[in-house]
Amino acid sequence: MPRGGEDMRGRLQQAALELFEERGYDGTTSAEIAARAGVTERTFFRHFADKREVLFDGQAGLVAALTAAIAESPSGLGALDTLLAVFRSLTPLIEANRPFAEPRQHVIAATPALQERELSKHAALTAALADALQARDGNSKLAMLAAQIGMAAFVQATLAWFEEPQQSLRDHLDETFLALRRLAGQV
Amino acid sequence: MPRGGEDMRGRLQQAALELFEERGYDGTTSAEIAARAGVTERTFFRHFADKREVLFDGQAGLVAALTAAIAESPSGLGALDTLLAVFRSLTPLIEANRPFAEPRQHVIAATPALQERELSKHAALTAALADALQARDGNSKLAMLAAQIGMAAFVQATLAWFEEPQQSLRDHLDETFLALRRLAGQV
DNA sequence: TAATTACTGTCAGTGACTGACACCACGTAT
DNA sequence: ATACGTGGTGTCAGTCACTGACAGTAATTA
Repeated sequence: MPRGGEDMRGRLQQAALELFEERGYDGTTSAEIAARAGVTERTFFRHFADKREVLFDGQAGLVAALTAAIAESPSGLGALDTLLAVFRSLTPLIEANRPFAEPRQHVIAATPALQERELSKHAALTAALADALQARDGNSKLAMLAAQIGMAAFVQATLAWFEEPQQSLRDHLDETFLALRRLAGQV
Repeated sequence: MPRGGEDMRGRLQQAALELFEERGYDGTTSAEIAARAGVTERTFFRHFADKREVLFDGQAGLVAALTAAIAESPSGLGALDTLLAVFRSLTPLIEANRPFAEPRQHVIAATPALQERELSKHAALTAALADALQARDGNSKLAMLAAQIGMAAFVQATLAWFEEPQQSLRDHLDETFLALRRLAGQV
């Protein structure tokens, strides 16, 4: 059962984010993060596989939600339409998470090591999407290609939304997918 | 001028690849790599920023060749057509490099840390392609999107070529780009 | 009350990576 | 020919990320 120290992971994440904003990622030791959360370094590494991972932990839920949405979506649509619909359905969740996501994004943008990890997480999510698509459509390579393209558009839309929050993430998504269609359609 | 120990970088890369194949990436220390190349660990880190980087060093030339090819390509074509043409023009170079690239790919496939670095390199290449495209076309976001899609197709084609070398890389590229057009065109 | 479970602390150790300094081979200027 | 600058290297000490092993402790359960 959860220990007296409630929500240790959350506390460590919060401590890490604060310190990264104050001193930068490289200027912060894992021991300092642990200390701010009131535990020892060893405990930090019991909760996170490595120092980078402390900023990448909400992903599991997102992956599950997305793949479930794909599995439940009507199978008549094309792969990209399916992805767009699924991404659109997730926008409320993502927009609600903005207060945490925005400072986090700043830290990542300033830290190459964290950018690497983010790419890795995106790749994992892409693979999960491809699996979900393939479970419906069949063709594995086509599913992977669709997932990669869809993720590229999704990420770009999210970045645009970070820069222009006055426009909804949904609108950014629609715009980006439209651009995508024009690009590949012009052939 | 270059030291008596000729082509130190190359020797270190060769030593690293051999050791990674024998004992795996995690089972190999940077000191061991240096020792096999006949130098000390410190020298290793003077040539490569970190242990991972030893397997990612031919990239600079590839990036330069690709961006130059984009700059020289006729501006009448669409972004994706340009990318396909440029990738096609690079196939001889890539196919000639297969003897080194294949074992390297095996090692990467077996090592998450190296996969992360590879994603990072792909992202850098994508950004360079986007810059080159944007220098011709203008629109920055559109160029980035096109570069990402093109890279996704290129990587997928390369992986397919690793698995089925009897078919030329050029053919794999054509196939993958065709699939790409079908995917996005079906909208 | 005893035993189990889930965490946490402590400690020692490995390995990646860095800064500082000395050395040495070579090319160049005088 | 001698003095000098330069670039690549060895040595050493040190920091920090991360791990394995063992002990302690609180809440849960038998």
